[in-house]
Amino acid sequence: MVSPLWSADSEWNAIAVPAAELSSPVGLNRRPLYQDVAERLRQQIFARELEPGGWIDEMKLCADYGISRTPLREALKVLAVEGLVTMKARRGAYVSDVSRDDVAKVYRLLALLEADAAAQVAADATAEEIAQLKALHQKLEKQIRQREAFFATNEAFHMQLLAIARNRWREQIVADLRKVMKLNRHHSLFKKGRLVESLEEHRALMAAIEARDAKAASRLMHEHFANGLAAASWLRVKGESLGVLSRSPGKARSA
Amino acid sequence: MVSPLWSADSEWNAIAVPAAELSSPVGLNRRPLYQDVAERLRQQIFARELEPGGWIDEMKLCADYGISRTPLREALKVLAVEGLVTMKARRGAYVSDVSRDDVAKVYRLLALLEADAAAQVAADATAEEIAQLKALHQKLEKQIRQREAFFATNEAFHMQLLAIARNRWREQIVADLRKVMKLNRHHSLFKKGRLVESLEEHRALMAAIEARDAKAASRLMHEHFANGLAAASWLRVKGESLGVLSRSPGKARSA
DNA sequence: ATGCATAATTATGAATTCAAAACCCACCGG
DNA sequence: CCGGTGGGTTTTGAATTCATAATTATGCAT
Repeated sequence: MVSPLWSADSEWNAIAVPAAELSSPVGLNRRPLYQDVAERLRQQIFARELEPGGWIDEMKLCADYGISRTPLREALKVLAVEGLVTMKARRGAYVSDVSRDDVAKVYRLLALLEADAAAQVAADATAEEIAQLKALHQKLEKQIRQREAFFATNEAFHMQLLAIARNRWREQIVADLRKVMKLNRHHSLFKKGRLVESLEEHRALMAAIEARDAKAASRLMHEHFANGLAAASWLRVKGESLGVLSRSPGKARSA
Repeated sequence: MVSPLWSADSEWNAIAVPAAELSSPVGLNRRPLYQDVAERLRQQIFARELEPGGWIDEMKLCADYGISRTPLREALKVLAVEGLVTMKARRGAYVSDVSRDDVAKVYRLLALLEADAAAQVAADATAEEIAQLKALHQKLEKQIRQREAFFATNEAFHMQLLAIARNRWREQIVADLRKVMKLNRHHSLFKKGRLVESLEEHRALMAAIEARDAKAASRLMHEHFANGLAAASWLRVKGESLGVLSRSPGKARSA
């Protein structure tokens, strides 16, 4: 994400540029360049086109994007606060590297925050809101075969739940933490069976919410994350450091 | 704050400059200017020298600080991600302002996160770490008369607890949320009696931690925040229940 | 005088330029 | 043979310049 008010991510992924040059619909509606650049950088980082731990070559990226260093550097600073990038004084920016241990810690926070949100939704959401959520869940049920689509809808479900819980700081924090998770390849590499399991957990969660059972919703969400983490532990290496650069967290916004 | 690795806040508040010009010890050790600028901006915002909701005049600040717009604008973008500042496209930066409702929501998150940290500390911290924490608590006991010092030590205690709980994302998030709280003047304006109450709660929390009672530690921290919020409700706007916090699902899990 | 169109001013967004630190590598001395 | 030293290159950090959108002010017509 970027920031609450001026968020409105969108459209980078949608635009298909040859290999360089940022969209310049010219004139109208334009939003600051550094936001587009930040979004594009995120995409490249998640896609591993910029390798974790690797140095980020400003000049090269400027050439690739066809822009000057100013907006690029602004974007890098934004990503640094988000934790996707690490700044080293006088030696530039590096793609953050997230250790396995970090993944566990982030899962813990996600569980905490999302479980709380689930409880709040079960307790306070309107019937309409719950219906919207259910619609997303049902979409998920149908996409069990398509990995990519499943992941996307899964995230949409979680973010929608957060949105309904109405706490923009929590929303922001969770969004940031989820971005950090995407840095770690192991995260999305669950084994085959995990998708089915995950779906079952969603089903149970959805039921608890519909039943207005806040406590159960919270517990089920906690379990959902606990299971996710367990599944992500594809290969349990003990001490493993691997974290060349690891580092920071996210923020919050305001009105 | 800014970012974990290259954090090292410090020293702005300490430097007493006439009215302009940033420190330039020249040459050695320097860290990027925008970080100093970001820190100074935070100070000015917290001190209400820049009023909440107000427009931030880049030119004027550049003149005040004796720098160019580039590092100032970089700093503003950092603060925007942190939530202290809001960017409006093509019309500059504004100091964020935090509604009373926002305060309640942030308290809720702080309660969740810090309660979890407290539980983890009770369960896993070493004797030495707990001793350090206790030292801070005892310092707090002695400072009950000095408001300013009390606030400072109070924050130090909370942050130390977080540090011991060893989850840098949580640390970062809490630090950011606490910064947002500082935007709202009502936060620190508790009434006289609150300090004593707060101290008592700390005492109970400390006891639970020493007793290695994770569940109690979590519960006490939740209550600590619930009470803090209640006290911060200097002026109870109409119906508003704000019982939001009281019924949060008290998670206390450990591993 | 009031309201709208248009010109002048101001501030933002981005590119470019400039200064200085870090890096690289060859060379030199032990 | 190795480590340190010096110069040249690269890259970062920050100031400055340039272009354009937004705001304010001005003038004209009704």
